[in-house]
Amino acid sequence: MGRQPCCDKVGLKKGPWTTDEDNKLINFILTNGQCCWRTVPKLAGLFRCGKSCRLRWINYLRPDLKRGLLSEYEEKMVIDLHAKIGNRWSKIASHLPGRTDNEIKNHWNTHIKKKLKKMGIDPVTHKPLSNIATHQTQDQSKQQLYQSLEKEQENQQPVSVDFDPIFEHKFNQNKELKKQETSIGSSNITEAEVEDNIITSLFDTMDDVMNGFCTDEVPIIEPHEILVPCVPSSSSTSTSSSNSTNFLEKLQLPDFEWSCNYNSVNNNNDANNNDNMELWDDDDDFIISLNFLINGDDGGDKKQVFDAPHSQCSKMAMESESWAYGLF
DNA sequence: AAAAACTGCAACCGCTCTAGC
DNA sequence: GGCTAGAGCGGTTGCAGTTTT
Repeated sequence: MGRQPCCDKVGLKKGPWTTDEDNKLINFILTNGQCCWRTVPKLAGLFRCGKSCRLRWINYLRPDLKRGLLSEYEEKMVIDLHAKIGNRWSKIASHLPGRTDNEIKNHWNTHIKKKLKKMGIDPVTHKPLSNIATHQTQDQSKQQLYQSLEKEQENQQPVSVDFDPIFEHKFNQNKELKKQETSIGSSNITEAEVEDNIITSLFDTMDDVMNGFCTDEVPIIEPHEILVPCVPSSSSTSTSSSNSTNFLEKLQLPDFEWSCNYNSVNNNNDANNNDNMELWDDDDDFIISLNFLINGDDGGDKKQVFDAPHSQCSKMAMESESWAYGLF
């Protein structure tokens, strides 16, 4: 009865992934989609635990990931969400497109935590460290946090736009609204739902403010990095973690048959410039688009540089849900 | 120049929740 | 309803790269 164990752990490889393993995993998932993770390593020819494959894909190989440091606004978003919901990294990550829970968690532990401590704010309670016992309100400490952050930003970046008053104001408005709705409305609404609504509102606010993605977003597949050699090379033993930013240069996808209908994609890009989701409506669109990114317009010159503006690059930051469930 | 200390991030571990048997 | 595995999540570790001594 029951199911088979996830993996027998005997003879399974651990540690950093090689580019060869990455290629196998990407190749497998792009051709077969995300099915049962337990079967992925076996079918993909990997000596890894399915769990490990899943993590590698979600945290690193997914094409919709943004790379690079979190922007100031993403950082503020993380701080604010953390103040509301604590260490629920996946929840926080779900409101930051292209960011993974692991990435946010790491960023929190390595950067934000220190920053907050430096400012005299307890990263756990979000209250001033020296004044925890007092009755200072959370709003006051938050205000202090934002002021400190802004001050720091001013020092680092002379040109910055201050969105906080709008951000905070709208957030508080939404919070009040949700409170009222909850108290006036039925008692069927759970605390989690209210929390979700608040967070969603917060994200809407963020969206309003930023009008899309932040400007420093960097897609994992940078167009100029996409080079698909036709000749198979010997398997690399270098770890992907050390030279990971360029691993796609070595990526081979020998099993693909790329269609070359890039023009339609290009038109699609223009037509739906403000709609990231529609671009990836179905498998064909995705494959075509990936083909475009990799092969360029004629499909022949595989080293053609795709010199796309950032707005087009952001198309790569497609809805994560569509990747996870919808596309395949 | 070499060693030590520090930093940041990818990956692993172990737990919980959910769903199949 | 109980047992088990899959999936997901948060905490922790290990290691490569960087900075300091």
